[in-house]
Amino acid sequence: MASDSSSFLIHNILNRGLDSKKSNRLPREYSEELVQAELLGRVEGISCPGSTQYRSGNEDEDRKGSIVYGHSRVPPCAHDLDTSSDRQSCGEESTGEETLHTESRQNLSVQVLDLERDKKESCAFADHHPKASKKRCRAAFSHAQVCELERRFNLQRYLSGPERAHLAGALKLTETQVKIWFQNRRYKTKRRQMAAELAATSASTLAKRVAVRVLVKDDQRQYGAEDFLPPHYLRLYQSYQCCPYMYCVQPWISNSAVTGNMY
DNA sequence: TATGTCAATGGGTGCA
DNA sequence: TGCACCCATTGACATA
Repeated sequence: MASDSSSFLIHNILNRGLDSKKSNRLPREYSEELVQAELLGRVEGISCPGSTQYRSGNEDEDRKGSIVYGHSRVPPCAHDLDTSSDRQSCGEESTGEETLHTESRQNLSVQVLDLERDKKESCAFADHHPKASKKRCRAAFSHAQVCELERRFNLQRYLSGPERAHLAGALKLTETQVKIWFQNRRYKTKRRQMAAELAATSASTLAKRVAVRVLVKDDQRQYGAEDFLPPHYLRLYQSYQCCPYMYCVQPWISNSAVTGNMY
């Protein structure tokens, strides 16, 4: 069931979204040459003052190989310490284009060396501390890696196998990590979209209620919003007057979901 | 210390 | 049967 981009059959159109789930059958938005050139040009141009903190290598390949990295965080090198500001500067909600740094390949080389070293240290630690292997590891991708992943995600939400492999190689990640990152990213985007829609729906519903309550009183305003909102809404309403519909949003929704940064 | 973020995990599903 | 997907959840980590 190949998804032919030139097909105009309704069946194919309807299945296009479905086919997109199978990355190997994706219509190729990029040729391999383009991907190669793009990655060489961009990834190597990315600098990352705060590089990867550590890498777990905890994925399918490692599981198959019975390698478990069950240690706590590997002490970062000096320039690895500052990661928060880097992540913000990149901004997962950004397009990625404007946030790509133009620094050197040397930084990336250093970063890659750090990655390799950390991975080796992780392996060594796990080998010598079997008891610690039960502890779950969570890798923290570097600023450069996240930026490139974000940039790529903005271009295409699904990667084919070769594309994933190539991106993983360029970013010094495993294919599984790239796959999971895109998976989590799609889910996150969907959650935020749903939350935004819910917020918009709630806001419109509330607006209707407000109109009815205010207008029935003989051309004179008898109630303010505070007068008829339930107490628990009132507290939230007062807290969110800058963005009035936010108090209807579930707590896991971040502000960026409502401010239009939907990715 | 509570809370948010996010990579990773696991269950369920569809497809070839 | 294997793979990739979606989805909910977990657990490590950062931050207020």
